[in-house]
Amino acid sequence: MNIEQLRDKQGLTEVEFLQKYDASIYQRPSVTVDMLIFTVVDEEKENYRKLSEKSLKLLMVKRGVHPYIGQWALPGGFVTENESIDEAALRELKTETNIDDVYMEQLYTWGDVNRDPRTRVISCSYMALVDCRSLEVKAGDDADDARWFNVRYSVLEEKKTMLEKDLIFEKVVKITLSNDEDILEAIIKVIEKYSGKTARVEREVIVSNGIAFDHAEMIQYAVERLRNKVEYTDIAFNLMPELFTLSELQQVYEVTLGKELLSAAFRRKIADMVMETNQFTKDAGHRPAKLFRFNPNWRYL
Amino acid sequence: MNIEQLRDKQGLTEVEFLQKYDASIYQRPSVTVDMLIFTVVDEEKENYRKLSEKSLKLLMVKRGVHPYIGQWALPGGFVTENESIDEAALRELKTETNIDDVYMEQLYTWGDVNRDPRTRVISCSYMALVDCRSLEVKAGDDADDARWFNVRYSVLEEKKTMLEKDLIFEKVVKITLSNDEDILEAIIKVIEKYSGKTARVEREVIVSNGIAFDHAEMIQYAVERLRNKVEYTDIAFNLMPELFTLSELQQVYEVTLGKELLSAAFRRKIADMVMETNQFTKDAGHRPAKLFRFNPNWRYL
DNA sequence: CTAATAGTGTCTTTAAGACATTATGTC
DNA sequence: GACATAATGTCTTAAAGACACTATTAG
Repeated sequence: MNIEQLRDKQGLTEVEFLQKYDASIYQRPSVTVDMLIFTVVDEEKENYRKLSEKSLKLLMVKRGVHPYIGQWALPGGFVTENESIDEAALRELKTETNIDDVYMEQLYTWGDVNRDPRTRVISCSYMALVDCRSLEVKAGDDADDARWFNVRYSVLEEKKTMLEKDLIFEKVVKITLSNDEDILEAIIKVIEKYSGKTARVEREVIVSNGIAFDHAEMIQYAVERLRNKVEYTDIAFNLMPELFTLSELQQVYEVTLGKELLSAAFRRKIADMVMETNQFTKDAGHRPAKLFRFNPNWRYL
Repeated sequence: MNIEQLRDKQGLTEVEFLQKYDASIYQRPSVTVDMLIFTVVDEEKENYRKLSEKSLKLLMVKRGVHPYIGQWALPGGFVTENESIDEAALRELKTETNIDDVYMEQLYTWGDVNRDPRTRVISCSYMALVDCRSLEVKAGDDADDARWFNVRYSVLEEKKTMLEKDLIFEKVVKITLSNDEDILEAIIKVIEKYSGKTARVEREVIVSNGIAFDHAEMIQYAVERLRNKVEYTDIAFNLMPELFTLSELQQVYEVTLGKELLSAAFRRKIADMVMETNQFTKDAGHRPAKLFRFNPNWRYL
């Protein structure tokens, strides 16, 4: 029997059913996207011979309206009727950074009932990685009050509790966002509970100083995802310019992973992911370094 | 200045603003959860001396209403006003399987504009892993028309295309869901496009035979996530009963990963994740095997 | 020569793949 | 003894950690 002719208990075909369907009878939440836009920039050099240090930055927007007026939030906005969630995320990315050639991935959807005091809002978070050299000098002089914040992420405490049937891991994480004008700080307890077969992760915000909504949790989640992915994939190259030295690449790995790496091992690890050029850095105050580019032939070998 | 006293451009405090906020002015999508409930069960023994083979099963529900009437869909439902998305997922899990002590994790949120012909519906997919021995004999004799389907997942084709600036990976995957009564089949092309810095994954449904909505894509995504997680974490133990032999555990790894493993290497890999008991299997028609249980002290060492 | 970074060599450790070998039960 | 699975041993390969060493520039 033809699918188009199947009838339901009311005797309707699919076409007839859809014509009668009243979408308004259910209470619907609002759906938004929130963007975690990361970049890595060079800090001032201490000394003309030294390499400049790099730091991980996250874009935040100062709220000019209630709720959380005056606090900082992730850039984002509503998913409108005629766009997919991905399209909404791309649109937000474009309006904030004015670039669209960007690495982006969906992270997690946040749906606690009271996460927004206005009304029920479900938010889908996305991570984007941009090369700072392709950014216009937007955030900083802009009506929007978007600013880049230095991201520091540190684990304050780790605890493992074994009860009779339960196993509980607690991790207290401190996130510090800073720039010349503001310092925001969040302390989040991440609780993994294993009781019986149940495994569940809960987050508890202990301090969220100047960070709006549940965005501190989103940042915590995103930094962990970023670290995981930098370790196992090639996403770090999205933070690099076309040409780079291996030391610069290593610095980007170090600042995203939050730990120092040994250069011999690092070079072995990324050897197949880069192609050498015949260009070198100049005027460095020390031995020039060969410039490399990403090897697009490498993908998860 | 006290946060409670901050006023916006209309001169309202946060409390005043929230009292006036009209949530109904934006068009809102419906939000649903869709559950990918996996289990592993023993198939018939070929021969009294042989071990029974295991197979991976997924729970599907036959649709009795439009749209896609008569086709099979993932169990799921609307996220209601007073529950978080996680709570909605747990509720669906409980109604389908009647157990709540289950491993569950959020997978991905699907938000294409026309993914549901009724109205704009955004769906958050969750994966749950259940031990078949803790399941009631629900699906099978139940008004709901829920059934377990055998899951087969095979990669039909892999292609890598290098254009000037673009790199495209295409993978064609065939998913076959089968049980005594039905065979459902989906063929999905997964396209990863890397152009410039942009990396984007698209899925194209080539065949979706008897599978409703975009659920074939959800299944494809979930199987890949399941495989990844089985390889690197301990989630496979959620598919095991309290006591098990190492061969049974290996079978569960093999059936979820879709490949055979060498037992020596497998035993080394999982050695720290299990604790031996002093019990053995009996009447096996061959050498008895020691029974093990999960070692809760092991977590991502 | 010195400061500073670039880049290589190699020994060790660890994990995984391949495959052979031994062990132990039922029929 | 035959069958089937259980369990271990060991050789090889590959990746990663540790750390010492050499190379090259500006000043």
